[in-house]
Amino acid sequence: MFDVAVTARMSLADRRAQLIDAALAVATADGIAATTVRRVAEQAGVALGVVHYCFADKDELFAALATKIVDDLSVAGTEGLILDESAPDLATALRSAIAGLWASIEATPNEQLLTYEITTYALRDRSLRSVAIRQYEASQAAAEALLSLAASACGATWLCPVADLAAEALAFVDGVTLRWLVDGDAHRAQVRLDGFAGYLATQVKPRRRSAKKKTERTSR
Amino acid sequence: MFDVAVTARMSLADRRAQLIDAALAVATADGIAATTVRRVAEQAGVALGVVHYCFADKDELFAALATKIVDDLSVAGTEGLILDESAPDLATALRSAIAGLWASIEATPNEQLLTYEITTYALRDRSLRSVAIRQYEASQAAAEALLSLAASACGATWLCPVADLAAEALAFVDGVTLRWLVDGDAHRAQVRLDGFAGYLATQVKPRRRSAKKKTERTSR
DNA sequence: CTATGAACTGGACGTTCGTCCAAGTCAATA
DNA sequence: TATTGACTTGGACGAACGTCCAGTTCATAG
Repeated sequence: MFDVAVTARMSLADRRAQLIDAALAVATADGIAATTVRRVAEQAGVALGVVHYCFADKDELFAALATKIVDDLSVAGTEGLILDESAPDLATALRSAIAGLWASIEATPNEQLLTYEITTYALRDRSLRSVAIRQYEASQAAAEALLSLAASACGATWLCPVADLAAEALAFVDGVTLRWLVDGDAHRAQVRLDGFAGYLATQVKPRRRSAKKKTERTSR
Repeated sequence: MFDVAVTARMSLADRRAQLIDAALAVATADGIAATTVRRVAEQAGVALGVVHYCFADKDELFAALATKIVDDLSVAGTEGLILDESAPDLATALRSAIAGLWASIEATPNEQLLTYEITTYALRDRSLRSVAIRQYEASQAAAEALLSLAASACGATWLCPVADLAAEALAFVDGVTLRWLVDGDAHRAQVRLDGFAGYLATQVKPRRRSAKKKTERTSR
């Protein structure tokens, strides 16, 4: 969990990192509202004063926490979105990629909930708005990279800008995840995402450049 | 704003309604975290004790607030989703319906944000989980009703269960709305919703029952 | 008109919050 | 080794919170 020693006396930077990890643990378990300075200190096993020695404000701690979450999300987005290069066609490749994405989502419901909490929290606090924007930009970039890679691996090109498709995919995943958190029906969520992958596969011009005729395959 | 008189001495039921309205006003303006008992009392122009005279707990007030929000949302969903019966085809009808929905969303960003806050709040509080579920059930029912009506008005039938399409539409609208709250780009949100309406229109078997062949139109 | 009880008032209580600080501790430097 | 400064401690502070209650007001039933 911690890549720094939990013993006493550590550098400011290390202590900061530990406190952010502690804040993340508390926020993931019980939500942002329950993430108080005292609980963070308790979780980290340090005195209360240490937190304000490392962070000027609670706001500064929260900003660091939000940044950490966004960074982790960005890493998970670029590492987690694995593309099966040996897939027979684009639809299959997209389906397996989205299935992998969903697996990582389904395994961490509390983290997903925390992400929505951070977003709404940032939207209420003007000084944190940039964090929320960075969150979406990182996800957007990861999604675009995956879609571009998937298409080129199958020798196809997208019919409309990848940015649009990526944004649509992100919105859909966001909505499906939130609903899953409410109703707890993982199977339905999986089916919906799979269906969307099928839809995405229809938004491509396969192989060689042909005439401007529309494509004809629709799934589902 | 208030359909009850703001004068002193009102019945318990009326006072409850007024306090819920006041809580809604505070929560909409400054978020759930800022919605304290004192601010609600101040907003309603009553003494602090009145709130606990009308509600046993703050939890009870919040439960009533959440229920009110869900009910309002349900009403907006069934009244706001107007279908243009004179539309030439299904795609046009769906586009205008979703455009109308978006208009009501764009006009009330704070209310939308509050909806997400209520959802995450309810997900952290087990006793409010049923409220979140009701919220989605109401939206689901409204979306299903619209889709069924739209198809039958155009003499067409959906290729897959309306429940699935409605759920997909809700997830997409949810995701697009949340992203719009972050980046503030209403135009892009509108374009994405319009594109989704086009996609929906491809999920239909037009007019008469034909052979089991797939449909061929794709938009965008 | 009187009495009754629902509606309301103002203030108090204990808790928890974020913030702050004077003093203590220890590793590194001179 | 002596000293300096970064790091830590435990407790204190005021503010805001949810909760509670004894007393007051007032419409209404008898």
